[in-house]
Amino acid sequence: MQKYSKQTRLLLAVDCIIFGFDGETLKILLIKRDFEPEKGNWSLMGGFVQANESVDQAANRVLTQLTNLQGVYLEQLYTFGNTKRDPLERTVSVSYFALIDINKYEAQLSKDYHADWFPLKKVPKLIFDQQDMVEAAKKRIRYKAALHPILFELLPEKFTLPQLQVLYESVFNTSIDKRNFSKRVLATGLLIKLDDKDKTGSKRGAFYYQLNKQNYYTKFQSFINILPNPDTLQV
Amino acid sequence: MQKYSKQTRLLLAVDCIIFGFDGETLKILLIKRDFEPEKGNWSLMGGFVQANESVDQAANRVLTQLTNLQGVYLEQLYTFGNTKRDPLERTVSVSYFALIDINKYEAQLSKDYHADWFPLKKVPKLIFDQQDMVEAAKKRIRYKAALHPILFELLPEKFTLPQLQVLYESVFNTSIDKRNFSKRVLATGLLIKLDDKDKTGSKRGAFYYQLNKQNYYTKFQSFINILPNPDTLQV
DNA sequence: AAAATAAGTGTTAATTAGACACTTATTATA
DNA sequence: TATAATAAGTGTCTAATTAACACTTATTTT
Repeated sequence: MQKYSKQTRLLLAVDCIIFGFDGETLKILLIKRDFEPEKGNWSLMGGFVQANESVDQAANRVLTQLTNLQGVYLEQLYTFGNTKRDPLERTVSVSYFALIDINKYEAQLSKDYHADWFPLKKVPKLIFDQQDMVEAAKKRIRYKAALHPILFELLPEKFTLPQLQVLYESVFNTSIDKRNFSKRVLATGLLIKLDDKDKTGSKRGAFYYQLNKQNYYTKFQSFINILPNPDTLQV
Repeated sequence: MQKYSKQTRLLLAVDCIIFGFDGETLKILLIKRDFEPEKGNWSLMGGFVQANESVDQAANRVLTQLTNLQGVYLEQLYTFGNTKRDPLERTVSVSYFALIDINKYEAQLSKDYHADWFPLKKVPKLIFDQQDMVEAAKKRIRYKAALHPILFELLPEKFTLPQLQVLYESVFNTSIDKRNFSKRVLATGLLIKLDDKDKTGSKRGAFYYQLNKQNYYTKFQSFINILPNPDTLQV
């Protein structure tokens, strides 16, 4: 089967940076690695690309393995290819980031995989060059969210404006005027106001909204400005 | 040397989409492939990642091989990993795009490599999934140039505002008011006006400018708006 | 009934962006 | 040597957008 003779074959892996939002902070899902090297240390969920699957399929497989979720937002991030990144054997890794609704993630899975959620500011030491992968993912999510409405992927079907605002404030580590925020968000035409309210956060309750899926998909690739001063952002 | 037993090893390639600007249109550099399969057909410059080099190094090696240029703007684009993309043997390819000053490219090299420049609208049929790579590169260059000053990488050290404007107009396939364009460009603080003029384009001559390298590097990651109506752009 | 709490909403000022046309420097030509 | 031709260079006004800012309302708890 080796038709290009004399060329080096090497291991190809995928690693997933899985983001979730618990209503307060942005977190990533890590597992305790269960094989050598670095067995027992915190790691991204990953795996080797198999002969019969595409790289995208490998990433999806690995993501579904850990989360049991289908149809999740998953985007290729960057390919890390230093020769020494895995000390055991040359392995190139294609990193992906995923945005999931943390409520759909079943806690039981964390027990099976010895997984846990970590706030971005409290990510433990990771194996190999995975710290770099997480940094790249943090940068990418901020960059992309400044221009496109990806953060909705982190929220449940129904969400309130205050929840959305906390999400943006948390991702961009800033505070936003709620009057301007609601004006900007509603001006996108991406939201549909529902009749019921979320009463968990306040006495008065906040109206639920849901995504206008049609507008969401058609406008997804355009530049959408929800953030104030996106130009001052170092991305 | 195979420490992760039972895992599939596969071929990893790099492919470069090399952009150049001849003063009129944006072009890419293609070569005639000199080995099977698809020998003799138009192809991106590429090569296999070797055991002792990183993926980035492989991309740089391949780029330098064809252009004999060092220190060129080279950015990882996307990793293409479908199982059947190379019919001969499973090969995953990490694509990169490069922006070079077309004047620094020596025509002699084109003879050695049977290479040629093609305007983006006249790119011939390419091997494998390289058409997709070129499409992705076109999208990326427009996306990035709408937000960051990468297009200067395509120009010589000294260039005029009319030249710069033609470049922007060509990349974005639009026409821009020259008064507004010069205001926007000069407002970035990226340019230094020189004392001499380019007289080739007109009787009066146009002043040369050069990049303020310091500002260029510090502001490179911020959002910089040179384009009018970037929000209406489908990127 | 009153107090407490977070949700919800509008206006004004400042800034930015977009539309628009004439003058100038220089060379070529009559 | 005067004139015509050509592309470079420049400024203003209007419209649109963005940013700053504070009070009222719905509801629950006490």
